[in-house]
Amino acid sequence: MDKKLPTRQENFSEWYNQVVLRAELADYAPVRGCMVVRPYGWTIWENIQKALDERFKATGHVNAAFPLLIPQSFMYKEAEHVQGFSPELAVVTHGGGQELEEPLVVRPTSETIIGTMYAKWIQSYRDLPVLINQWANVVRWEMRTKLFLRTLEFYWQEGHTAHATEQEAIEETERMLGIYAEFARNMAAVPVIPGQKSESEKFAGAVNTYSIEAMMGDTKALQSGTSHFLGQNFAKAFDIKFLDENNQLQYCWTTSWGLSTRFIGAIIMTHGDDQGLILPPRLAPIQVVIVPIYRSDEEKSQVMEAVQKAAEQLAKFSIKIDTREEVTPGFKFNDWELKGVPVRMEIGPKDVQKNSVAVSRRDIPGKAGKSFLPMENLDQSVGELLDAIHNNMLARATQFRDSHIFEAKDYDSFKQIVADQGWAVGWWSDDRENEARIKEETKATLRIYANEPDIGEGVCFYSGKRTRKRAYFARSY
RNA sequence: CGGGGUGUAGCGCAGUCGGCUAGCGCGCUGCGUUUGGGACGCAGAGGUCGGCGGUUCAAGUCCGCCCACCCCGACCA
Repeated sequence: MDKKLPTRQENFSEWYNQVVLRAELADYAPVRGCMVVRPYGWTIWENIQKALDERFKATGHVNAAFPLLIPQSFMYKEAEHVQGFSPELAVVTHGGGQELEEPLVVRPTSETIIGTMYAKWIQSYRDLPVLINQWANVVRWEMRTKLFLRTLEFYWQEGHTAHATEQEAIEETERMLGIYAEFARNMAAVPVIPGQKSESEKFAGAVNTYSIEAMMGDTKALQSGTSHFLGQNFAKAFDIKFLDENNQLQYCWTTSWGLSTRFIGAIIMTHGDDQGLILPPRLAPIQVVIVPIYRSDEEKSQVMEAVQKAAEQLAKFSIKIDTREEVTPGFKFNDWELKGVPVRMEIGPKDVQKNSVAVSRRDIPGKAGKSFLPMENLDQSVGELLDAIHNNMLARATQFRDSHIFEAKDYDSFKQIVADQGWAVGWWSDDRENEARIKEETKATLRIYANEPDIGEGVCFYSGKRTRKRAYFARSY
């Protein structure tokens, strides 16, 4: 195998595949389109879970688990839902050696089964709101797959809530979108733009879909988390009703929202460089790797003593001491860079003498990112360094994104932008057929409507009509 | 599902006109020397050549069928 990765410039897609495989985040499974998430990748997911879960709990949500198998008929109860999902369902027709009376689908998402249960559990306005989340795997039979970004099976969380009023449900939808955006920025250093999806891009069965959109290193967009206002569509289809204060029978208002292992793909493609991964410090499985440097046995014992002292000080961080004897320090440097560890700490005889350690930050390669920290208060200085890395990664990704978004004045400039410059934003008269035509002609899709404060009025870049709406368009994953 | 590509050791590949014991690099195991940016030497282990069938004295190599995976398109978190 080649020592070097393909560069992002020459082949971004191949760079991505190689990084995922070589950094041991995931591997191809024996079944087409399925992946094995390896321990290093799964630890990132666990850290994502932890960060999101505490945010969900802090906003009143609780976790539960609903079954993997859903009666096929459930999928048909909501007209749009079945239309959207039926092409990608995996269906179980046999069980225990016998053909089933009714086939079961492997959940592609859980609105239908959770709706069925909510109908059973909700009687009164006193039962509301119901705020349940589940961490689960789902299956969608996709044509074309790519590790983390689109696999037949993936892992996610799906929140499902039921409310007494429309307003409350809309607020919930927006609250969770906000949590995703905050999480993306503050934990993953991934700057995202939250906004509303167009009619043709929304979730099958939703009234409105919102998403957080992130720009990848090749300027393509990635929908990185979604939040749906479902109105009363599922309440009506599944008979989720309650008696209000006036003894009137009413349908609930429901929402659902999800973020998946796809987000790991967002982290990879937002931050990575030609050396490999660059992991955001707050989600990295290993925040600091310590590489001891020595020649003789005497040096080794001195160095290892200092390594232990440093490790004790850094107990509150996730650290790894690379004690491998069979590879050289130089090899280790490259290895941990590929794996994206935010801080590398070298401790050698010179450092022991000076009572300090040498640190290199992954976000700034080479000499520029190297410095020496005294042993005293090492925990504090490393903490500050990790924060500085996070801030730099976020700033850099934001700067990259903002310098690749351009105003589309007319269709010619639009085509130019989405072909090779990045995202286009512009006045948009919101015509479904025009949107389809643009997708056909340029491969760019309407990502979200712009969510700007004072929008005013302008001329649609495509139709020339006057409009109050603005929208982002981009090629996407 | 359409187009393209690839299946030979764990990984990446070579294998000429069908011919003798199927090779190379990386990785792996053991020993020794090394170690502050991808170390080196010596000795080893490791193969139903994707599968099935056919042609032939002889098939990794030729023919047919099948399977799998990857890449590019139509669908999608």
